[in-house]
Amino acid sequence: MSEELFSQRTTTCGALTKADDGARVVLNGWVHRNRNHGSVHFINLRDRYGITQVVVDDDAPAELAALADSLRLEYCIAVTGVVRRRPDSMINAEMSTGEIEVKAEKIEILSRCAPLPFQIEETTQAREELRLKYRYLDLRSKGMQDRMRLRHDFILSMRNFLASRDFYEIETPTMIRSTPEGARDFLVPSRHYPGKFYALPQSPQLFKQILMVGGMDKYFQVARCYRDEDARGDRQLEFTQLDLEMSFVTREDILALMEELFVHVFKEVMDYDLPANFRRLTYEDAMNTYGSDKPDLRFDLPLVDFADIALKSSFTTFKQIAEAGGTIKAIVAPASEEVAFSRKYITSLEDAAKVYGAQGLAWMKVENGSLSGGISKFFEDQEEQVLQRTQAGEGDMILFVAHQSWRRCCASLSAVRNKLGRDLMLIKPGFEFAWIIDFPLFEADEESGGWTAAHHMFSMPQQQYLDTLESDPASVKGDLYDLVLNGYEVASGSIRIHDVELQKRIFRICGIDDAEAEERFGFLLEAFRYSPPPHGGIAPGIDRMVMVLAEQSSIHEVIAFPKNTAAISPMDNAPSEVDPKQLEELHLSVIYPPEKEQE
RNA sequence: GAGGGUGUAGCGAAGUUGGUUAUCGCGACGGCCUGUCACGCCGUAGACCGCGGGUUCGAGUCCCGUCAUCCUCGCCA
Repeated sequence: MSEELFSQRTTTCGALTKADDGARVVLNGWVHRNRNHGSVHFINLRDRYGITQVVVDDDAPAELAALADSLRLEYCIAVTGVVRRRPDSMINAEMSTGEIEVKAEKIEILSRCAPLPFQIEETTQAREELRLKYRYLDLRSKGMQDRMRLRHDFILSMRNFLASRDFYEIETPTMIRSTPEGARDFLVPSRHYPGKFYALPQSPQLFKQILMVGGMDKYFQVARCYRDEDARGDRQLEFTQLDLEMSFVTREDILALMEELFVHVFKEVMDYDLPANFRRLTYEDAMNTYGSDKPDLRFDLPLVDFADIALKSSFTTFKQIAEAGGTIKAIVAPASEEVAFSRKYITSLEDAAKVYGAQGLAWMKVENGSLSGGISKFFEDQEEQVLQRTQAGEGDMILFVAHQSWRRCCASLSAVRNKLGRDLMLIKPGFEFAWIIDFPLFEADEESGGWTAAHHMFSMPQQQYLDTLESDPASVKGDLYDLVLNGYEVASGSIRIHDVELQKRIFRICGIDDAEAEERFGFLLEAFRYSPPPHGGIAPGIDRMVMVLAEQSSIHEVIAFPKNTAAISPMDNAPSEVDPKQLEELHLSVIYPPEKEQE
């Protein structure tokens, strides 16, 4: 019935301008608003491109007027009519199409709409649960439409840039051998081979390295990755990365390429000028100065070391921790008009610190040029030194965390730093990128007492540590790099190992003997026997980056069909039970946990 | 595995030290309206206050349990 209408479709609701005055058009869209003034109707017709006002004039046939009256919100309709300029007094400067309107000659209802579970507005008010259940309605909102467009533009811009640099986009399989990299694998049972499973990739890591062996010296892929771990606001169990790998490169080549890429993309997509080179911090400096390996550099507020001063003070709590080799750091909260440093506020900062293991948050203030309150009385003899070290000024507050663990001390104060940044309105608008480099290659595994790869087992140790890998794993730094944006880790990469023997050494340090390495990663080791090129790569997280660009705090806002934090998709109700026949074919039977027994 | 927040009409919220009829805005439905554009005006319907139990003369409000959801720790490059 509507083929004729579709075939003569000439425009979209956002495209009309005064230049179209007099044109006969067909507009397809959804009824966004319907204002009935008795014998004149105004219908705001909406599609992906915008909104156009359709008018049913008082001279319209009764039939058309009645039809207009019967339209309900979100009906999908086709309007045939003539574009006309609005009289000057009726121009709506707020609308991109506000200079024109379409005088309707014919309206066809293409489909009706059931009662809406929530209203479709620029920013949907409904709680997320509902938005996800009726995602198709939520996607009609301007906010979601804008974010989907931003995501598209962002990915397209990256693709175009990389294509212009001779990269091939190559797909790698999503059903692979299980080679857990740290996270839990999602498994897919094999029908043909009872007891065997495919795994969904946590990243295309091994395949992209093998592509390098295959001579595909510049590869990228917009890759879906899967990790069966608990979700967070910036973490989903499936997510999308721009996976990238290059042969014959050093770290500098990768960093330079990424800087060029994002300078290009931010200009093209956001019209935002990034610096040609991003700031660099070593992991150790980032931790020591900001307490985090993903610091938000839109504000400064550095941490300072305090253990040496604490040792000389009369504050036994600090002295004991310092003497035992623990870490004591301080941060200065600058005097602010936003927040009074009340007991209550200090407690809220302390709560933020305690989440990351701090036992408490000590404090003192600078009043009339000297230290007062909190633990200041223990530092009477060190006053000058404290002021000098912290650079605290009049009205500022100095906050301290002491902890046996350097990491926990850093992490706790980082939480305080981030809260201060927000509360004291210190965060500058814009985008602050930074590279975090020189990560440790190994970290102690508390469970086994051995070592585990801090990043993954395929990263190259830095040259100067090659002789001391086994004797001193703790101090080995890798050719590893993270890209940080506004406090989020948005990319991570490394130069890879391409030498079988070196790779085996790393495996051994991580507790994987040669036999197990052969069993699990034999195909990689085999590939490395055939003249592998030196190579390295990186993988920017697309969801997180678009989230930051869209000024959102949850990646749900930039994913068309996200799962919730309980790993459920409220729209299609995944995961679901399956037909027993399916299980039978897959040679599976389900053992339910005792308290959740099914019928 | 753990901690915290939230749950009141279709949606978003208010609801005081426990008190009689649970408010408000939007939406829906009906009516009026010739220029609106978040149109306006008049009217109507719509709530097992997440669910279960308890305390009480009386519970949306207090207690216990439970479910859902969000945030976070652990976990996750």
